[in-house]
Amino acid sequence: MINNSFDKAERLCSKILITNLFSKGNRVITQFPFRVLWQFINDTQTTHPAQVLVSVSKRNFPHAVDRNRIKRQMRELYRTQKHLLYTVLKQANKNIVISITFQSKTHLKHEELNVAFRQMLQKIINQIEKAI
RNA sequence: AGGUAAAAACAGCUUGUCGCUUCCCUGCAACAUGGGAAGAGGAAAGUCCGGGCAACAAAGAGCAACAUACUACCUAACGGGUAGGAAACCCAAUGUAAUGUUGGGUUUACAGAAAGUGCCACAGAGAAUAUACCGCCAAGCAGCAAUGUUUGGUAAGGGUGAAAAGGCGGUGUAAGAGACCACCGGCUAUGCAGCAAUGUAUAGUGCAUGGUAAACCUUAUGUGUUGCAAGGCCAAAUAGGUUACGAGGUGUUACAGCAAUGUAGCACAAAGUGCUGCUCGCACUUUCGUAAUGGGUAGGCUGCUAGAUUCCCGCUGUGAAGUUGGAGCCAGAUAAAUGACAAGCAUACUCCGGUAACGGAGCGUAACAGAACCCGGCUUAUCGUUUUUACAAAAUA
RNA sequence: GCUGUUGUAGCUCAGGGGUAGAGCACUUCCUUGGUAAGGAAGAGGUCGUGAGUUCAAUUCUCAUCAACAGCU
Repeated sequence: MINNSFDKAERLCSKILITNLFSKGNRVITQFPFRVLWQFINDTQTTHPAQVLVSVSKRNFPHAVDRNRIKRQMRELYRTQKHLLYTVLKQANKNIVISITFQSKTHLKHEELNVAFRQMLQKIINQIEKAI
């Protein structure tokens, strides 16, 4: 049985972790329309092996309605596919933080997003296995 | 039936799978697990006004500064709204030499230019104590005459300009002129109507007073400053101070004392910081002593959603609005929940058929747009649907 | 969420009611054997957009759009 819930604890909210990720995180993956930045962390107290944040540029989507819709779609994709990432991380006993940025300037259909997200996740898993 | 304007209501629905936030029940070491309920707007937007709430010394005082500006009313308050008045513009009818009058519609940042100061480019003779360029008239001089020239009068005519100092007609005159007269317009006073803005009637006044206050300004009224990132509480590591309470400086006189010093009275206060730009005023510190251990960043809790609240009926009022009674509880997130996907169906749109009603196919939710302390307004954006009111009446049936 | 500033020539900026300028850049000519510098002439402007006040608006007022900055 796959747990598809998406709690508050799985979201990246800590300011310190965010600034640390954007200043020192050097593992970058680009899979259009997504741009991913991630990093290992040493904190072992978290209940989930990964914390994620999603962001959409205000420059590409000036209206809050459009940004909210894209962020909801991205969270939904992560929620339904995160078990692939979790199994790898639990085997290696590592924790990571991830930021996913939406790069396109137009809305995309769900099918395209779904395919692109799966490819992106596979790239992350490959990098993790290589780092281990 | 169809148009325009204004106002009001709505601005997708159903099912399935997987989820998010808050609350309740079960249960627990715990926010586990399971079940249930609720969860996005008319503008949530812009942040343009007003109020609540909070801190700043308890809204400390004056000046300055800023805002508003027909009248009455509504309101917690307002720069908002309602009703009325006035003015401007448009349309129709009617009428004049001209301005007008009546009816309908639209709009208005609509106090004061007769308190003072400033400005009014270019053009034009002259632009605010008016002005004589052309022209008109009179007199003098020159000339045979035409005419020229000098002095004076003149704002009716020409020309310039955004604007030329009431309009038109008559009397009058050398020519002219509100110099005088009728009508119209303006100003002043009084009466009447109205709470008032104002309207209207009568009398007087020849008219002395151009525009600009979204130029300075005057008058009246109002505004303390900062905003929930306000404010309060909990609180690890690290650096080393922090907080509360009490006393208060200098000079001089008197008394006590050998003296140091103590007590009492009188006089005089300095510097810095903060409180609104300035002035005043106030507080604190610049010292000492005593007591206590706390202050504060990441983060968390609170403020935080029961209120100028929502719905219904009745009553009062022309209306904005007010109110008796009854019923109800209705978002509270924080890198920021309220969704994603699939299927189907209203509506809209496109194509085909049809005079039309409508039928079939496609598209697949479709305008503006996402609460962030809370309310009342304003402004701006908006695919459409429905209802009501007002106005106009062409063509078709 | 709250608060403020600025939009003028290709660029950097003046002008704060009377028909828009400066420097650099651009074009042509002169100068030089040639280039630079220098000299002369020229072109280039919805003054962010829309309303209003005024005889007249880049300037004053209101609305709106865009860019930038600060509070955390």
